[in-house]
Amino acid sequence: MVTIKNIAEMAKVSRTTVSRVLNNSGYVSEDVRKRVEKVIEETGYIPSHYAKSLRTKKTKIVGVILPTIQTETSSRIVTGIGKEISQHGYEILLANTNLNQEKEIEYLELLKERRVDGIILIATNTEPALVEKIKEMNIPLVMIGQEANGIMSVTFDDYHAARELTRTFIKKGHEDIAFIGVDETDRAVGYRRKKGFLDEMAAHEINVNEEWIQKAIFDIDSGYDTMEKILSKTGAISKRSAPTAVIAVTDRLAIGAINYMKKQGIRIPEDVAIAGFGASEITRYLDPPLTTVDYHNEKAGEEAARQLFNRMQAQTQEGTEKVVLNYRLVLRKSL
Amino acid sequence: MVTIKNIAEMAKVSRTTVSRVLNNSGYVSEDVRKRVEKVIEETGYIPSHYAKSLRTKKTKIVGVILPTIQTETSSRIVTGIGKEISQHGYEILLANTNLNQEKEIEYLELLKERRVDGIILIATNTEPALVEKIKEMNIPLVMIGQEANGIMSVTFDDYHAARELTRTFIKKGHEDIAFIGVDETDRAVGYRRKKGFLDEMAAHEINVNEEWIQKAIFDIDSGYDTMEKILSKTGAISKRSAPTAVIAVTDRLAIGAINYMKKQGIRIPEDVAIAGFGASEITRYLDPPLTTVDYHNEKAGEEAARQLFNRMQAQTQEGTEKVVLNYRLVLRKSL
DNA sequence: TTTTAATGTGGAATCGATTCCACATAGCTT
DNA sequence: AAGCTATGTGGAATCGATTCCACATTAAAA
Repeated sequence: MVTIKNIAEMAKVSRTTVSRVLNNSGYVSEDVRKRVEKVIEETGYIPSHYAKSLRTKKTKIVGVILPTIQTETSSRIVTGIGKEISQHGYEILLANTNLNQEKEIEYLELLKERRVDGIILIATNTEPALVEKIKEMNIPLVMIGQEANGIMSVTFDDYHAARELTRTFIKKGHEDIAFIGVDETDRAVGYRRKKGFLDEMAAHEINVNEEWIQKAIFDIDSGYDTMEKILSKTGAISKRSAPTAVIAVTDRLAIGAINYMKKQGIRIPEDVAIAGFGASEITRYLDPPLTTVDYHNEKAGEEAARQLFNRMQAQTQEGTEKVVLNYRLVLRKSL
Repeated sequence: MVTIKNIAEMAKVSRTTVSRVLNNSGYVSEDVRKRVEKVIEETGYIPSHYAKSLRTKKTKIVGVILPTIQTETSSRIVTGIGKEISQHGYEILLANTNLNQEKEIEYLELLKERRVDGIILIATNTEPALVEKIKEMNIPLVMIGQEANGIMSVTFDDYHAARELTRTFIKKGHEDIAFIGVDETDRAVGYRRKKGFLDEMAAHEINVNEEWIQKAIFDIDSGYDTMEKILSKTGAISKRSAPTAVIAVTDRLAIGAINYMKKQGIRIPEDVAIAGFGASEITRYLDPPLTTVDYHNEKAGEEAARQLFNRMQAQTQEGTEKVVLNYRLVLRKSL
C-alpha cells in the first residue's frame, strides 16, 4: 500500500508538503502542488484515515447500538442518522445486539475501544447498569426512544400520542377498549403508552376492564394470541361481553390481532375498531388500512445526530439536552 | 484519555510489558501481570484500537455498502453479516447509498480510506464502471445478489426460483399469467427472474401475452399501478381478456397488485392467483397469505462474510468463488 | 562446572499521517 | 539599505500501540 512517504519521495518533496496539498492548508506553490497531485493521481494513493485519526484524535465515526435492525423503526432511524452524519464526513459503525440486552454494555466498551467520536443508542430499556455505564463512559452519547436522568435523548411523545389516540376512539363512541401492551421495563412503549391510555380513559371517567389489558411480546403472532386471550374473557365487569375497540402498542401487534379477528369473522371496523403505533409502511395497504401513530423515525435519527454533533463540539460535557419529538395520528379506516 | 504509556509508568514497567499482558503474549511474571492488571483496572484503561491497527495493518472492520437498509432483504443480510463477523471480533462500517447508484463508487473509495479489511456489497447492478472500480480496488470484496466476472459473489438462484414458481402456476392450470418485473439493469431481479418465467412458459409451449409483461419500480404503489395497467389491456392475443394469475418479482409489488385487484372486487385466488418473491414477514399474514420465494437472506449475509474471511486469509487474491444459494418456495393460499 | 534453554524485561524502531518550528527567499515599505 | 511581511519548504516530534532485538537471570542438561 502506497503511503505519504512514497508520494513525498516520488514527488521529491517532504511529507509535510504532501500533507499540505492533501489538506489544502498552508502555503504550497503551484508547481509543487501540480507535481504532488500528479503523483497521487498516478499511484492512486488514498491516505489512511486511521493514521490521521491517531494524530488528530478524531475518528469521524459514530457508533450506533441497536436491538435489531429488522424493524422499520430501527432502519428508518439508521437512515436518518446516516443522512445527517454523512454530510459531515462521518460514518456509522454498527453494533447490533440482536435483542441481547447484555450486549449493550459490551458494545459500549467496544465502541470506546474503537474511539468513536460519539454514540447513538437506540434503547429498549433504562436499566441502572446501562445508565451507570453510559455516564462513566465519557463519550458523547444520545439515546433514542428512551430517556434517563443525565443522558441526552431524543424521544417520542408516547404518552400524549397514546392519550390522543385513545381520545379519538372515545370520541367515536368507544368505551369498551382493549389494550395490547408490552412489558413495562420498556418505559416508552410498555409504560408510557399504557399510562396515556389509562389516563385518558380516567379523564373521561370510563372504567377499564382489567382483563382486556394484556401484555404481549414484540411480534405479530403475539398480537394474534393476545387478541384471542382478550376475546376469551367474557365481560364480567363491562356490560358488553367483548370490546368494541383495540389499541395495540405496535403495528405488528395490531396486525396479529386483526388476523385473529378476521379468522373469527369479526368485521373491522364495524364490529371492532383497532389502531397500532409506528406507521409501518404496510399499514397503508392493509384491509382495512390501519389507523396508527407516525413518529417520524427518520427525523428522530437526524435529530439525534444533530444533538450528538452539538455535544461533540461543545467544550463542556455538562447539560443534557432532551428533545421530545412530536407525532402524527394517521387516521384510517380501521377506526 | 489514558494510554499505554501511562499504564507503563504507573505500573513501573515498560510499554512492551503492558502490551504483553494486554495481548497475553510472550513471557510475563505473575507479579508483574498482577501489577499491570491492577493499574488497568483502576484507571479503566481501554487500548486504542486504531493505534493498534496502524501497527498491525488490520482494522477488523468490514465495510457494507447497501442501496437502502429499509427493506427486509437488506436488513436480514446485514444481520447475517453481523452475526458471522462479530464472532471474529470484527465490526460493520455502514455505507448506505440511499439508492444513489453513483455513491457506490464513492463509498468504495471511502472504505478504502478507512482501510477496512474487506467489503461486502449488496448490489443492485453490475455497471461496468462499478465492476472496474471493484477490480482495481485490491481489497477483498464479496458481492451479494448480483454476479459479475472476476468478482466473488453470493447470489440467489433467481432463474430457477422463477422457473419453479412458474411451473407451479402452470401445474395448477394457469396459462394466462401476467408478470410484473423491474428494469433489467438489475440482472438478478429484473433479468433472471423474467427469463426464468419466460423459459418455463416456453418449455410448456405456452404463449405469453406481451402486454401482460410489465415493468414496475420497487414499491407497493408501483405494483398497484402496474396491475391496473395489465388489467386494462384486454386480451387481443390471448383467448381470455384478463390473466388468471400474476407473478410479481417482489412481495411489495405483489401487495400493490393485490390491493388493486381487491379494490376491483377480484377475488384471490379464485379469480386471479398471485405470488411474489422475498418472503417478507408480512406475507404470512396477508389475506390471503401470499405465495412467495424465500431466499434465506440472513444465511446469505453469513455466507458472504465467510467467503470474505476466506479471501482475507488467503495469501493469494486469485480465484473467484461464487456461491449460489438455494431458495425455498413458500406455497400459500394466494395460489 | 560449564552449556544450553527457558523465562522475563526493556529500548528503540515502526506504522502513516499531522503539525510545530526553523529557515530561506522574494517583494514591499520606510 | 535595512527591516518587514508574505510565501514556500522541510526536519523532527508526535499520536498509541506492537514487535524485533538485546540483555539478564534462573533452571535444567551435559
